[in-house]
Amino acid sequence: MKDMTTRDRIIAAADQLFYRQGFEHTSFSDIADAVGISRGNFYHHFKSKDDILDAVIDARLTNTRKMLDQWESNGNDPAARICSFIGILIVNQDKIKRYGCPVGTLCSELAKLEHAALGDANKLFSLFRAWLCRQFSLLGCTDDADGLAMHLLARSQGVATLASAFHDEKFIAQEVADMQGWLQSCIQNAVPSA
Amino acid sequence: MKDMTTRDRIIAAADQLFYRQGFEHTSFSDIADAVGISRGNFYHHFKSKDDILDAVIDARLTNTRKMLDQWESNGNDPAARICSFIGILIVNQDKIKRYGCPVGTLCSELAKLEHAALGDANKLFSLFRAWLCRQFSLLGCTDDADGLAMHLLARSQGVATLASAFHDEKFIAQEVADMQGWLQSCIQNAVPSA
DNA sequence: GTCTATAGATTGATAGAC
DNA sequence: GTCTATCAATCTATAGAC
Repeated sequence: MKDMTTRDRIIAAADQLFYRQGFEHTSFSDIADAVGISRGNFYHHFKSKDDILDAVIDARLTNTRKMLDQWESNGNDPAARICSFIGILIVNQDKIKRYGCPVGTLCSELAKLEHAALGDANKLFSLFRAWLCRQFSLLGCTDDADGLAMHLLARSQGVATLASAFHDEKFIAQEVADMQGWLQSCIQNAVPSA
Repeated sequence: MKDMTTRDRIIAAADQLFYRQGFEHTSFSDIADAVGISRGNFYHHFKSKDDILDAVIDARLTNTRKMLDQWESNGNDPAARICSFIGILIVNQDKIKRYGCPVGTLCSELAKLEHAALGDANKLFSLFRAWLCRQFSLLGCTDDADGLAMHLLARSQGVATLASAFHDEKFIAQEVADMQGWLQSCIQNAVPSA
């Protein structure tokens, strides 16, 4: 954090604040206070608030790609990779219970604002969708890999939303277990790869 | 609309605007313009913006109870009632594709604002949860009726979120069919009531 | 009950000194 | 590259005439 450029520190702070407080509810003062710079200094790095949002979305896209690549290189079992995706709900459950899913809540907010960056934000969903689709294909679920990807994406979104509303740890654990069971049934229904 | 009191017209207009634009993004001017009154007149009916939100949430709670009661009196088959719930995703799909679920998006926004009305907004979820739980119990799924209710609630939330992101009508139809199939499997696993 | 006028605070954004 | 000072717009909310 200390050896980052001011620009990167602004992006990192805005990323967190947009997630926790929402985009519109976060003011330049909030970000400036978090970074420790003056409001005026801001416009040397970004020419508008929308510019910061674009940079935050770009950073999230990059980080998400990095995470997915890492899951992919961690092993050759597509089922285990999909389990890594499902596992985010457990790993990040404290934040999810407080602020929901960073992707889903951002896209929902930008849709209501009719914000120009909505299309870019939705790419975060597309990233997960395409990645999951590929994993299901590798698993042998070739006829409806995209449908399975969308199904799993939807379920994780729903769990995140209700986890935020009810703060129920057992509910998360139960749904995660159910999704893993569903994944096993997918494998059994899949066309054998050889 | 014309024979409503000004107070009720404010609530109705705020309800729609909060759904479409979000609570914070909706200003008094927006509501005043929609109703056709001046901003100043506002404070004769509500003493603050938070007061309007409270009234909107109360109205939504009342309307939701009315809807659930109607579903309950429309027939004695709990499975058909649950199908009515699932069917909202089809009936309201145009609005859902644009603005997401009115319950989920409001709760997500209020959570990020750390708004005092979040607890009341979450009661909307609790209303559906308790109603679904009762239907699953009547269906004979007595051991985990609440778990099934939460599961279905989560799935419908996830579908709404992704429907808003991808605007995919076929996806909604597919997930709805899948939920109906899941409901049938619940019935078969249920303990016979006699 | 509805209006106009306005206060007081905050917002996003700009200009210019250092 | 960072700062202070400031602008113009918008917001919630209030006061008071009609």
